[in-house]
Amino acid sequence: MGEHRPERPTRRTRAKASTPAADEPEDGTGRADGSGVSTHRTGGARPRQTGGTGPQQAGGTGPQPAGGAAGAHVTLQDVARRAEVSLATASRVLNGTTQVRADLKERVLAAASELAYAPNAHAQALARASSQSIGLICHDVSDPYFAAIARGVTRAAAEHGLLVMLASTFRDPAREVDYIAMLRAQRARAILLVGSGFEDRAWERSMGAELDPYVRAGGRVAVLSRHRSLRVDTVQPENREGAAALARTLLGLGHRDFAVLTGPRTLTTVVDRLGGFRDALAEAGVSLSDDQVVEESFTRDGGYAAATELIRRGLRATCVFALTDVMAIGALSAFRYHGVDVPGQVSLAGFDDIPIVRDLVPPLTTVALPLEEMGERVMNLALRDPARRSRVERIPGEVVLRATTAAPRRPT
Amino acid sequence: MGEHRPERPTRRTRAKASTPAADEPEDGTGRADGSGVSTHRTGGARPRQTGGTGPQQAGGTGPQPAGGAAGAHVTLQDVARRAEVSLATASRVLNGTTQVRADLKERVLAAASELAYAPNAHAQALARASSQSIGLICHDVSDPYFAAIARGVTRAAAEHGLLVMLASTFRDPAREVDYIAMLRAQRARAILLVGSGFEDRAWERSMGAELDPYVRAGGRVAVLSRHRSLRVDTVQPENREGAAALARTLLGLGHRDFAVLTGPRTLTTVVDRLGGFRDALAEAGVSLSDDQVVEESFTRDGGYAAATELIRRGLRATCVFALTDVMAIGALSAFRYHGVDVPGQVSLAGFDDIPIVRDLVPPLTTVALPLEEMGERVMNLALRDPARRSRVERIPGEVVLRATTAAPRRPT
DNA sequence: CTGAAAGCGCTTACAG
DNA sequence: CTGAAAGCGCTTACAG
Repeated sequence: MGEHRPERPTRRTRAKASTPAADEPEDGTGRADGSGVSTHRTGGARPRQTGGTGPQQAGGTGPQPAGGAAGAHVTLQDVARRAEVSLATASRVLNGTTQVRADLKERVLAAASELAYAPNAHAQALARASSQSIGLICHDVSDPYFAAIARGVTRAAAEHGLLVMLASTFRDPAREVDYIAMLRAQRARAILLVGSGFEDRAWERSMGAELDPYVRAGGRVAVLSRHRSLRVDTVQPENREGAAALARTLLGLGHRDFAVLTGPRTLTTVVDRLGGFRDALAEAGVSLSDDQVVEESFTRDGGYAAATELIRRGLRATCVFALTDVMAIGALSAFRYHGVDVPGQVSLAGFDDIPIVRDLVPPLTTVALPLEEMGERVMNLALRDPARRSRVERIPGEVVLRATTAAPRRPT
Repeated sequence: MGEHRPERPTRRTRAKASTPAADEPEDGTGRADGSGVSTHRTGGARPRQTGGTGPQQAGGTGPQPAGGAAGAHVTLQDVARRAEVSLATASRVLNGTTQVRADLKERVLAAASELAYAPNAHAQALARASSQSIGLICHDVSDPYFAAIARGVTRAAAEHGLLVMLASTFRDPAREVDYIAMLRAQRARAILLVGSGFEDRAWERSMGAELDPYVRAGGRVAVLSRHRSLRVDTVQPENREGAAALARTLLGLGHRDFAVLTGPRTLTTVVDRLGGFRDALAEAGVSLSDDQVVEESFTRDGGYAAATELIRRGLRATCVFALTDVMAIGALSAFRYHGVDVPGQVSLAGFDDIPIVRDLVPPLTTVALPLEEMGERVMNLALRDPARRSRVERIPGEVVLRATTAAPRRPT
């Protein structure tokens, strides 16, 4: 310990010239100071320019922290050498694939620990032709809806020893395609597409161009909330039925005049929830006039803006349905800001039942979806035997009446 | 197209025996049905058992979707062959590293597109000795605090073309160590540790055992909200100062009797915020009695439970400080449930300014932190020139007075 | 500008 | 049970 590790030699000569095991630190864990990370570039030590493009060497003449050059990873070869066994044997004990003589096993384990060996996952992925990670693509992790689902996904992934690569598209279709390409390059074991897709031919085609070869090569894809055009394992919340059930409940409360705060109609979820709601109203002979449907972005601010616009147009409805809880949160604040009492003057309902809506004042009426569980399900669906035919798991929504809804003041 | 691709041969013979270029589909994108993903296992086609451990071949005699065997990724070699150039040339045009004759370049590009080639990121990482991903470790993605930070991180990572591998520890120290090991194996370009660390010797040692060799080998680590024991690039919210400023503001409102709702004292953030608050009170000659400090988990439910416990003990304070907004949300609901008016009977303040607190009723007084920006900063810090000495970016918190705080009824 | 070949760090038949 | 060696799919000096 405390020895300089030589500058990483060029690739050609590396294997032969690398530091003999004897120069390695004696113990990767039992360091005297016990303080955790102590390796730190010393103050004034500017890296020496080595010329060319080779790796730089940390210079300096003062007290030198252990390890000098950057990029010098311990390899299996190093471990094998120190344990005085073959590469194959070292690999075997570390993977527990075959029985290995007890003493050799012990030596390998000791060497690995002493050198603080960490296998190179890329090399393993290459040799095994399979990786330990999955990809999760959603619109925005910071949206409580996706955050809850992501929680379920990461939890399920952890149980399988998988790492999740997270991508937020910020609702940009092009970015989604890019991410799929990256995940494909990573040879992710599975790609999870979470959230509404876009109703767009060109986009569907580019998606297919990426996804198609991916599944053909053995990749698994599973989606959540996205049924059109993708014949893959699916977790499908019953948006249409949920919205319809909500409509009937609201009708039952006595409402006849409705307004809807919606997101972009290019999103399948919008189409389904709006359609289900409208159809259920129609069955009761109630129609939804177009100027009572306000379209904004699928965000809290979108909900705020939509509610404000609704007020501007003249709030004729006694009940407002925001297509997502997140929009409903914005709407509730807008109503409050404009002095519109909820549920005194208007009732308000959302969809999703994200955790926070219980803490709103008043607590929000909504259609509850088991978000975290849905996340676990997509993950598990993607990990099923690929030979089995694709499956759609339908998740029913449950109408939860809370305090933002009440009977209308004077039922029409 | 529509041709069977042969079962993937065993590794030994693969290179020579693989399908000649002529058998490849003509175009990866211009598929007739235009429907996106169409590759899908046909209904009744059970995979034939091929015996041994080799890859399975999708059997079936009916109409067969394009692509048969799983695991058959298109390689650079396939592209080179189809373009009738060398491997090296194909690599060069795809990477744009060197000038390549226009016609060859064109052929390579065409071949790559026709075969829907996706480079194997693992092979690239191995050959280049660098990967395209970073690791993000936090306590819980679904917590709005971490969700906001994660948003900043993923956004900044995207700008650098990096993928982020997300891990939630659910506040389990052991899990954190495990994730670092995995990220190290992935040769993540950087590891971001977000959120309070644990005040635990043994844990610090295991962390060091993983992190140490990682940075020694050139890995970058940056942390957010975690100063003890880690001498690495740091984004440090001024918890102590923020809490102190909040205390002074509250004092200025006339409060003299305080209570604090806190998380586990093993978290550094707890120590700092509680300490800063208490010290500022002390400077004003106000002391915080131990039975007015309630410890619970750092969650919404923890806040609810802590507030409830406070009420049970006899709510003597006129002002309650919840160490995080998330706890404050729970506390607010508990107060409401128990008929304690906020701010009429007690004032309540939080810390962090997560987006939702603006929509609470009443809106929460808190110490604002630029969460998303903090996420961007850790990411960028981790990407700096590794030769430069480590840096600590201090993020001041700003006291934001909203409606949960007021002057006490009868100032003592 | 282009190609043959070595090397990245593993795993795993194959042959003792 | 163990080791030598091929192969995974790339990149990149090196030598035309």
